Amino acid sequence: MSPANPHESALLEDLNAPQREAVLHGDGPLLVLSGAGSGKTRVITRRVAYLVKVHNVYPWRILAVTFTNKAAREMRERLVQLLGAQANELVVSTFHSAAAQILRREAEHVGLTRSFVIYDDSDQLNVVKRAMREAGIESMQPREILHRIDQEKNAARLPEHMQVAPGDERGQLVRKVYAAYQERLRAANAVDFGDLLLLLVTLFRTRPDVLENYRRRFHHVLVDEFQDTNPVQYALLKQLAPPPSANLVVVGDDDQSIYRWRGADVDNILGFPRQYPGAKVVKLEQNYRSDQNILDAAHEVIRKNTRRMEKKLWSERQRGQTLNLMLNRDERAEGQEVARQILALQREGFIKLSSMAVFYRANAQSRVLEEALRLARVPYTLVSGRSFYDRAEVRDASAYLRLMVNPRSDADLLRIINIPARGIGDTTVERVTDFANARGVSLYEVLSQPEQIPALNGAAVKRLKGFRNLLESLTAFAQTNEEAAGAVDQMLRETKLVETLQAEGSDESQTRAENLREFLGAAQEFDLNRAAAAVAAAANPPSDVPPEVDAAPLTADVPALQAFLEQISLVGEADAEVGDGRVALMTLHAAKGLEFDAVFLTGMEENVFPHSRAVKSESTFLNEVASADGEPSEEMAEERRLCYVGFTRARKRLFVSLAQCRSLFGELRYNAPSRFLRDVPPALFGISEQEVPEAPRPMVPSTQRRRTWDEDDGPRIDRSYSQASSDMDGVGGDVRGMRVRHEQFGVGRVVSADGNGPNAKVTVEFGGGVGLKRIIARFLIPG
DNA sequence: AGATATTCTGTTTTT
DNA sequence: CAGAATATCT
Repeated sequence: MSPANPHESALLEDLNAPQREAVLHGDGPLLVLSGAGSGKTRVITRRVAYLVKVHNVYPWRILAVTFTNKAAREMRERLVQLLGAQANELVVSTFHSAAAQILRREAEHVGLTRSFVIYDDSDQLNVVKRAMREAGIESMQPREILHRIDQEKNAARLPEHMQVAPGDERGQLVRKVYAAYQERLRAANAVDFGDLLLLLVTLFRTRPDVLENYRRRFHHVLVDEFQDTNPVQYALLKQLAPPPSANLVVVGDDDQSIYRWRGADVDNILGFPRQYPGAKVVKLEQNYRSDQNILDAAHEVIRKNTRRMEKKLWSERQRGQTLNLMLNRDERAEGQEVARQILALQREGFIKLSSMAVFYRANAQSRVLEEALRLARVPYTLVSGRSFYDRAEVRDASAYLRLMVNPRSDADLLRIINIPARGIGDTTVERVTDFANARGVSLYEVLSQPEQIPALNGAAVKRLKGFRNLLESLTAFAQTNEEAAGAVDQMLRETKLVETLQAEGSDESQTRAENLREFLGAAQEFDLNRAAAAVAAAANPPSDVPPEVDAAPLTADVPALQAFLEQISLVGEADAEVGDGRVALMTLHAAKGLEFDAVFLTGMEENVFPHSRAVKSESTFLNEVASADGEPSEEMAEERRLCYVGFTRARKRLFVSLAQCRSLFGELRYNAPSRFLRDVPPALFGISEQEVPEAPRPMVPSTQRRRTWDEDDGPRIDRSYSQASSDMDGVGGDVRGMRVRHEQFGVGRVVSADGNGPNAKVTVEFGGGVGLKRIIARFLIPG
């Protein structure tokens, strides 16, 4: 390769040999196996820049997909740095966004219109429930059915492709609901997340001519975090970049596959060389991120997984400080201690708040941490993705907007038919839906002539007409207005959503009204960004486009309101100003792909992390498979990978924290230290073998055992966390038949008890004509 | 109809 | 414990 091009050396100079090899790779498939912190995103972005600047590949020929919005955003930013304005012509997005954009262009081919809306999880659940009700199915949980429908979609199977054994009645039910569910979505001109991919794959399969248009355009496809692709996504990739020889570059790390529950299949990356024979394989094994102690700890955790691609991560970095183990009394103490350590690190002066992060397994854990940080005046940002758009009032507003674009969306209509309250109650709604179902038309359509609906009184008909008029007016407005903010503003005016909330007068309703104003603000900001992007695109039109290729931006010609709604559905809120002098708080899943000087990994307890579900699956797995060599269940293996991801985010300092007891789901739980802690040699924490925390043993009278996660051997009295003296401390043993006293009801006998601890609900048979009462345990006195 | 109280339930991760 | 579903009251 001659250094004829001045860009070449600049793009390559700070890369190591394998990184360079990946960037320089010519045509054909390439698999980059890259360990944590080995610079994989750098390789992808450099390669894109190299293709454009050195090989003169037109940017509009490049499609780069990632898994999460954050990753896509970051990749785009880096590419803007490398390529400047040219970066705008690239398609850099998540699988779902890219699929949504293509699907919108081709909507007519799949029985949708261009204004289709995207249903999220709770919309999906509502549709499942309605489909079940109509089919008269009550024997299964809607959640379970939805879960199985999602799995089918992840596996690229439509209802007719489902494989159900003849005797599998539940499977039959799922298929039946799935089919009805799909029909409802199509009738509502709506898709769910899974459809975005599945419908596109189906379209490409049935219409090779349509697929051909995209193949002609995208000559280079690059995929980050390939270990997290599920079968539909892989199918889509194979269509766009068919084996054996397409220019498909996939980058990933099997040890960081953490989306199995969403259908991700590690075999995609493990088997890539078989799917694309002749693919070049490059391994990135030098870690540039973490000090050796951190790397060692991470390695000790991950090496227990059996099915891995062998990689030897090494580093030239120093050993660094030891890891810190923080043992706390409970989750509140944990929060305080984290806050204290953060402030201490900041005071030392080497680490800024913006390069510190606190991780946890589940979102619910963030509240206590937030409280502690707030109290200690540590500025923080909650990196939660989409909490804003999940608020009830914002969802209501979005539902109205979606109806403005697509009035057939029954799920949205049902959501807001009586918001704000307009006297359309459950009975009326039921009659309207029954009528619409019988006719097989949308609710909106039925509302044009509500007098035809049987059993409705005059008042109800009138209110329905008023509601329909409101929707008509809004829909008409949406057709003439070209800005998202204009539509939001008009909608808020006509629906009086804000006014109604303000009139309520409570603090909470004020906050909600405020959120709606913020929603308007988000729309205004969206319009501004969009205008700026349009100017930039006009200044840099795709160049040298052959006549048979459509190189327009995928989002061209999408009306503003629709684009805004799509952003809400798929992207959520833009990242809050992370890094702006604030500590970042996030789940372990959200942490993937990021790095920080100091990381606090909290809740390192069995049943918290690893999550109780995985612990449970482990025991059933061991029972069923009787795997004597202790091979971990897939679920547990994934928790382990998650832990690996968490550890390897840290550059210099890794604080691992646990609590001896923690309120979980309203009960005090004593969890053993996480098994992942035991995998880390104590020396890495700078402690001796004896100092490794043991399973806590709360003081328990007599022979009672500690209550663990899933054992339930009947109610017991437990005096172990006794604070007050004479009150019954709570249920922890067999209390049936026990004599108790209540201030008001007098003396009685315990019939049964629910739960344990001081808040258990105890059913007591009182004397003196009082009879059975349900009492909270702490209001009872023994004897 | 609608507001409010009560019971029940299911507790992860995200596009 | 919190959100959903359900019961009860106005």
